[in-house]
Amino acid sequence: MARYDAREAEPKWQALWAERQCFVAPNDSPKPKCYVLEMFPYPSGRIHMGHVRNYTMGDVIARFRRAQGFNVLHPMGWDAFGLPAENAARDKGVNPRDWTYDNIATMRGQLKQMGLAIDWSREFATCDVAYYSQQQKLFLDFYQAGLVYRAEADVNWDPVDMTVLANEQVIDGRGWRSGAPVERKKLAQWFFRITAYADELLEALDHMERWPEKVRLMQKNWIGRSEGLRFTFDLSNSEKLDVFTTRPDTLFGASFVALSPDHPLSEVLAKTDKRAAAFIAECQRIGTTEAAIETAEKMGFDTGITAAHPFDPAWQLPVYIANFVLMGYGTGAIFGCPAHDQRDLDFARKYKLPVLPVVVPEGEDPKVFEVGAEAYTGPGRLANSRFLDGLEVEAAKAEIAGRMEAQGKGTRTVQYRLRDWLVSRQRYWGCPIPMVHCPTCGIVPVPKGQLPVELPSDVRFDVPGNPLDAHPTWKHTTCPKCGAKALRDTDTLDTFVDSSWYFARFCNPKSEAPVDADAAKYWLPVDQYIGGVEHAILHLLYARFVNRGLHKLGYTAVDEPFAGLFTQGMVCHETYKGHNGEWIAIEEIEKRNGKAYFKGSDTEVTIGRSEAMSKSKKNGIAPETIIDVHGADTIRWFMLSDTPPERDIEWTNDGAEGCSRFVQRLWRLVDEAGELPPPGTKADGASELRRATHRAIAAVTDDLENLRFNRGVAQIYTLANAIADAKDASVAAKREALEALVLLIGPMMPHLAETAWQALGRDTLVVDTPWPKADASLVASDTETYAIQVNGKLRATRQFAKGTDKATVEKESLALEPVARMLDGKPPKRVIVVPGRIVNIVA
RNA sequence: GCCCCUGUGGCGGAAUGGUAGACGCGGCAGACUCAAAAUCUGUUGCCUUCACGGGCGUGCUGGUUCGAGUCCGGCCAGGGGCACCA
Repeated sequence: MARYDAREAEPKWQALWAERQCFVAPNDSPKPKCYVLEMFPYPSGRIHMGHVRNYTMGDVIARFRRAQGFNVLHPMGWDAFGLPAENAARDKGVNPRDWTYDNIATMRGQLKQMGLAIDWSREFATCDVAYYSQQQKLFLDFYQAGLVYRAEADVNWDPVDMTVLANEQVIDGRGWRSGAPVERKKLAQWFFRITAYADELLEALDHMERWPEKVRLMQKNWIGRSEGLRFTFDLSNSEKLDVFTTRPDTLFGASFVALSPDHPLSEVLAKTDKRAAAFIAECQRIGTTEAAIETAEKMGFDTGITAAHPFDPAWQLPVYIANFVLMGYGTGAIFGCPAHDQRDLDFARKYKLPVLPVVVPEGEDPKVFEVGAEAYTGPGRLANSRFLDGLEVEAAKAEIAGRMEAQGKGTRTVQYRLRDWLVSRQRYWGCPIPMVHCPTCGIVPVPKGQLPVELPSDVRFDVPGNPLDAHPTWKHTTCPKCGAKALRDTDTLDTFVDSSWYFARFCNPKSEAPVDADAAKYWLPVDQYIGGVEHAILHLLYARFVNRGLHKLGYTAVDEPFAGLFTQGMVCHETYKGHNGEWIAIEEIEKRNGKAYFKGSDTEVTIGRSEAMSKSKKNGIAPETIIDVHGADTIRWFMLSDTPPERDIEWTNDGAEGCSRFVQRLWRLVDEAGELPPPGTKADGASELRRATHRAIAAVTDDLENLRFNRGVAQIYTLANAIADAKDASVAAKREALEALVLLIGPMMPHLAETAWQALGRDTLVVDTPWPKADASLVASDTETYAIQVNGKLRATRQFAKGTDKATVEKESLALEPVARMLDGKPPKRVIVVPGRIVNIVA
């Protein structure tokens, strides 16, 4: 009897799998394909528990599908561009490229220690010239297809990271990475025309059944479709003003018109009106951060201009510039109907504008119905609205929209909240945008033959600003069109561009084209994608959009890149705080009697709630410390046990110890099994052990199919218990049970499985062994246990032979002592017999 | 403010409308040991009873049903997303 030594066994199997190229996926195979992908990591330095959880889940699916006979693609790469490399360069004086590739080498080694079934021959990093030069080609393709454009716009400027950000990357008015309040700047930048696909991206969500409902809903809200009417006001200064509304039915309740401070007309007015200019400046000073919006009052400036009501030219509405009107949505101008919109009501009360209700709830008298502090937004009938009077809201919308369209005053339109994706970044460590600015020709794409536009390696980080722009020579080039002196675009692409098509590149990472269309046609869509829910909008929306572009360009054959998505929960741990509220690292404390103290002292430390492991909270456990002591199988088993995969899991020492003990227990089960018949011996009969074996096979298969890893784990414990308890089972049944057990743990604890398989006398590999099949006749039992209830309360249980007729079940149930006692001699009012399940006697 | 999700033992969590608490962690008792670790056996929702047994239990509250953790209505608590989007 020997302990199972994971440290000895694990590297051995890993080397053998690699040597036999077990996980190298051919691009042609008679088997059905299965593409399993986990969101690729940013090479920050070392892997963390979140990676371990993510990659363990993906690995289980990949190995399970492989055992089921699929040609499985399970690749790995590196999302390797990004700001941390530049920060390291600035803080430590290293080269971003060296820093990144060093990290990749470290993390690759750590991932290999986990024993992942990955096709390493397809590995790449997005900072490889070979990758980003292909991305530059794609950028030019998208440009040609009209999916990329340059425009001057109000953009989000992160003053700490010194770059602009996309809307999706501004969280609560702050930069997603730096946390600094973003500022607004007017800059010419590159955009991806994601809005061109707004309707498609929205519509497709309804059919993405293997995506979490939550993620689909978040994307739906982010895209934000609303139907309404766009129409034009004639202004007293003989200008025209377009507005958008979703409530055209309330037009006769209008009492003002409002422009965004950023509206072109506001800017025109500011030129001649000092007070208007001052008001606009004031709005801009307050800014658009969350805090500012929370507290900012509705403010307006009466321009003195008036707008003629579309259905009554004599009815003139005052035109204000108002701080709550956003330039980025609709037309940047609205009409205000205070009675039925809260913001309009707040504004009207402040500036003493009329509040005329035009929608009256059922049962209210239109003559007396009034709106107080709250706008009425519910259903009702129109009043005070001329030709709309008496109509319900939806009918009124249709009527007024129809009249406007017939008279050429307006059109029904659909507005989206989604904005185009700003992809320019004023940073160094990213994919250079392959564009040239020529004084005479304007913007000229770099011809594909001149790609790649390579990043220089001699850049300085000790001066603020864009390092590429500051480089002495890099940006100076000649115009590809006229040959005159010209400047390169010194911005790089948002790193989310890099991760928006890597899944397609994995299909053939050596391809001369960005995406090998044949390979992509074979592999895509990804059958199972796994990653954190924090990417619900950003990465997952961008990738869906880019894939639609790829499809349009003929690179891919599918609309949606990820057929199945699974969002796993985070890995959490208790937190500890000292007296000053500072975070205390796990290594600095020790626990005694449920309390925490500084190591070797009596100074108590406050135990805080469990939170996602993070550097800042100092509550992270380094995976390698667990792997070094217990082995990869233990940490993998922990990640799969107990907690459902979509929920946050709490890392505990006791739990890890328990997993390690189970590894040993499984090993002993095999090692101390005693004499077994030779491999291939068939078991027969229907012993308890055989039933337990086949029930486990059926249950674990079902659980893995549905990504219920925690339940699969529980089934495996149950089978292990059954084997341990089956002292007098036949040796053939024992062999069958042990072999099933080993194959079932194969995807989860692959190293232990191989070792145990060998110990059972097998000379093949578990990774080459088909998934076991459950014998249906053994899964079902030949007796049925009925729960016998009286008035819905359990009083007894009783076994009946399978298929016993209802009358017999009823008769014998009534005769049971506890039932008879409850009935107390009286006949039952009613007896319900559910075959195979339950008898309920109503007394 | 709007939208969504989640509430089950000491803990993580099981449970096609049909025996609530599978499985694991932890606890308790015992075996082995000079002792400890490891391992093994038993036990472990709460109340009541010497015992047999009985009662109560899935956030609260009402309903549907022979039967509700599960379905429906109304609350409460925690978490998440969006947020001046016209």
